[in-house]
Amino acid sequence: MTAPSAPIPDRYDPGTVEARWYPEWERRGYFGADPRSPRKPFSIVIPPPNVTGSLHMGHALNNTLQDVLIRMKRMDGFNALWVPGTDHAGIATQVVIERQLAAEGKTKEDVGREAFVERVWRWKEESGGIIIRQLKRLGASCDWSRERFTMDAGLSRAVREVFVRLWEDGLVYRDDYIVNWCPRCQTVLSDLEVEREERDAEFVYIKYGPLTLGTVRPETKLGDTALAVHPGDRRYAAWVGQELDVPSVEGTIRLRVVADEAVDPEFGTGVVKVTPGHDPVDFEIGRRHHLPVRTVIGFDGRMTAAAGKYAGLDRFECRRRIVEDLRRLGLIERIEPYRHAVGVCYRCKTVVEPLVSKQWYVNVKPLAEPASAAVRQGRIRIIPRSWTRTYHHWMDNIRPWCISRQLWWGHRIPAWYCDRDGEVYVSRDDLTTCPKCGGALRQDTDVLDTWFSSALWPFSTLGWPDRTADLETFYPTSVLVTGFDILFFWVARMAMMGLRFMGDVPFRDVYIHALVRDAEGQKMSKSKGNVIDPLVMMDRYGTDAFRFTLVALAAQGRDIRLAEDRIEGYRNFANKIWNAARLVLANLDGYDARAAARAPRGLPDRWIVSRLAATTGLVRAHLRRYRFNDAASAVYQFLWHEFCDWYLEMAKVALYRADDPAARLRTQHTLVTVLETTLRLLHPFMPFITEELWQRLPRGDRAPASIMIAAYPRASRRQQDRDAERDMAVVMEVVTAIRAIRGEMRIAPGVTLAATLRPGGDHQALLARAAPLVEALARCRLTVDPRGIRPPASALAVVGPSELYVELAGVVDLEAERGRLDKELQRVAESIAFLEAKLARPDFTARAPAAVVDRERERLAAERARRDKLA
RNA sequence: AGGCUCGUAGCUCAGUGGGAGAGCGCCUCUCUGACGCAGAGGAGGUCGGCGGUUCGAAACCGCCCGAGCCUACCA
Repeated sequence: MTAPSAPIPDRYDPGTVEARWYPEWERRGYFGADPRSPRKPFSIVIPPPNVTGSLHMGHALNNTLQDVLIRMKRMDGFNALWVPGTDHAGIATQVVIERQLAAEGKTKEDVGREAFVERVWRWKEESGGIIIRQLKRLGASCDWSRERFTMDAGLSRAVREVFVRLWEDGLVYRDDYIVNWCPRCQTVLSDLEVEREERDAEFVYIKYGPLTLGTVRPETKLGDTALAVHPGDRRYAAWVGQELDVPSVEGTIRLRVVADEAVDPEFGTGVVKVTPGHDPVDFEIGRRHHLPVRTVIGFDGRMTAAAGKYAGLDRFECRRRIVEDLRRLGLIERIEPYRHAVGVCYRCKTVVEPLVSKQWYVNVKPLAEPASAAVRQGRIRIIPRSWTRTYHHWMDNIRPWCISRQLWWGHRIPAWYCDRDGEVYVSRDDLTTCPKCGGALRQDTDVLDTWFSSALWPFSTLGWPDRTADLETFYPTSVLVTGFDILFFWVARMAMMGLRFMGDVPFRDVYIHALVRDAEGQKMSKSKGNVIDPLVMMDRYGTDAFRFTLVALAAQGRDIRLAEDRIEGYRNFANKIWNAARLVLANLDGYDARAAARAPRGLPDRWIVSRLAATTGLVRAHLRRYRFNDAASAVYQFLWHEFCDWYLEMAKVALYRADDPAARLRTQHTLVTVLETTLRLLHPFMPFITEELWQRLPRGDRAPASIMIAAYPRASRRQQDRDAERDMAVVMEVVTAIRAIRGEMRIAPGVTLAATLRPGGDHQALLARAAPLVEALARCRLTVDPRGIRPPASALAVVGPSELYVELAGVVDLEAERGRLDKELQRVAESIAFLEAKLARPDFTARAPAAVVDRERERLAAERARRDKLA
């Protein structure tokens, strides 16, 4: 692509630039990685967004951070791979298609399983790629040739392989267990899929024969098979082991009293009714005491035949009826209002019903131990560290993972049942006839939890179970970038599966980023209507500004409150860069890189090169530590407040004066090289504008064709120039002093001031040389004179050992100058008092490090000198 | 109940042991030949409170107050 030669507009227009470059990068294959490359690998797998998803702020932040890392590493010479893909998202996707069917007046049962699944696939092919296009809009430099989907043939094979091996090792099993059942979604939910919600309820105290107990679920009374008390509870010790005849809503029932640690004697009356069929705790108590399970609520949320005259009633309706009936029978002692957390389905918020049913489980305990150890031993680093505690806490208390789901969309469980001999066969290949008796087999109708396939993502996407070159090169991946909300769902399980099946951790670093909230700190949600749409922001301010905002706000361990004016601020930053480049490009006539490199460098040149080297070092150091916000602000600060505010202003002096062609040439050279380097430094954060401007700058013949594949800047020690930084500090201080006088005396910017500088110490040569710079930047005529005396009507400023007099006669009256000097004197006096007091304390001089004491002594001396001059 | 995070300028937030910072907003000035999406200058803070450690604390420790999040089987 040739550099556009059209005149450059004075405002940066992101739209056209972004539309031009992304397809071009993709076309040239810059995103692709080669497993045979000799370069050091650096790999990231994307947290796969749901196929049904549309880009939200969480995605935007997550993928921007990954793109910053991958672009930086790619430029830095690594064999960088970013694997993209999407997740089939079981329930979420199935719901989308069910809604479509509902609109046609059909249910999934009407069309049948096969046709339904086919329809989901069709939908996926047609409209499942929205989020992928949106990621491209964000500039994500993923290797799209490696795009994966969790239900791809390859990944499905990996899922089966893992399932079968875990089965063979006895870690996958079926069990009758109490599960979280959503009566609306008609499926089991894992513990992680159950959310807690505070709800108001009634705490009903019911008489159970001679005992009384409180419950919030009177309807489960019909499923009671025992009463329980704490083993140490003296009040009830006599009853333990006895059988009680308890009058109830349907005659008298007989209940045993058991003693169990799970009962809290302090709560309620200290007596619990035990309903193993409808409560997880009761289920455990039941197992310990061999109590029968009685199921009185069905999968549809209605009372079963076992509920007798209540059969067919909705569970909540039944609750009301039972309370009525109990009251009529005089069995209710009292009712108290009670607020407590109930479990609800994470998708539809229906109250979850604990039910006993046969489900598939993974015994994750043996997998959790190595995964826990990997973090403890530092083979996986979690950043920020504070999350390791949470990780371990969960791992240490991990419970069996229920992996079967009663859905149609997902990886079907590879288990077959023979009705004739009652056997279960788990197999890598589809089975049709029983290997033993030759009878017909039917496959389990359930599918696997979506997170089962996600857990394999880091190696399944690279070709496992085959031993591929990709796996060899890119596993373990370098870093995983994700939000804390899926630390357990996903990160922990990947750690377990990776260690189990690859024998190594799936990633070396886990960077956990914050949640993006609105400006008020509220979680963004559709129902609250406070959602900021990333696509709208990108349209309005440009992708680069949007990305930079996210990065600049991404401080570790803290949620991001996103306010739109912040994005606007970085839009202005993009425009600033654009215009800085325009200035440079407009002044390159006669530029000859080779000749320019030989011209002697002036102070501003040495200074800005030194500052750039320092900035480069900072950005690299911050990125290495995942301090994204610090890295961003380092470039921002340099580019705007050092390069634009100071260097460009100084460059104009050399650029616009015809009397020193060598200086002009040299300045052109510094402008070009510093800007070019800074663009490379900034590219991972703002990929589009940097490419566009970089293409317009003059480059050598051997330069790469794109900034994307140019080298990431390195800080060289040779470029650091302490003398230049120190000298420039003096010049800047003089300029600032004159400007401050102008501002505080309210002298119009257009007035040229007359100033005299009496240099002290070693300032004379420096200031004599820098006088033209000062004159230009501070709009004054400057006389540097070692024997200069302060004119009668003048403002005084002290710069280190030097004195500065700005003549005010005829410009302004001197009243204000007195005030200004008084203020300055007062500040100096306070400073001296502070330092004197500090240095007078023997404990300080004796115990503080010598360097600190010396520094304070120097400060004091400097302040005293300043005071003497001012006085 | 346990765990975690946060409380710094009007707002959003940096700042993990040596005299309080940035961006936005606010005030004054500027139609200076890159940029008004700009430039120059300025006002504004007992760093939530109380103790402690230290020569020295916004930072480290304890308690309290306030905000939020995560985990959890008090029915």
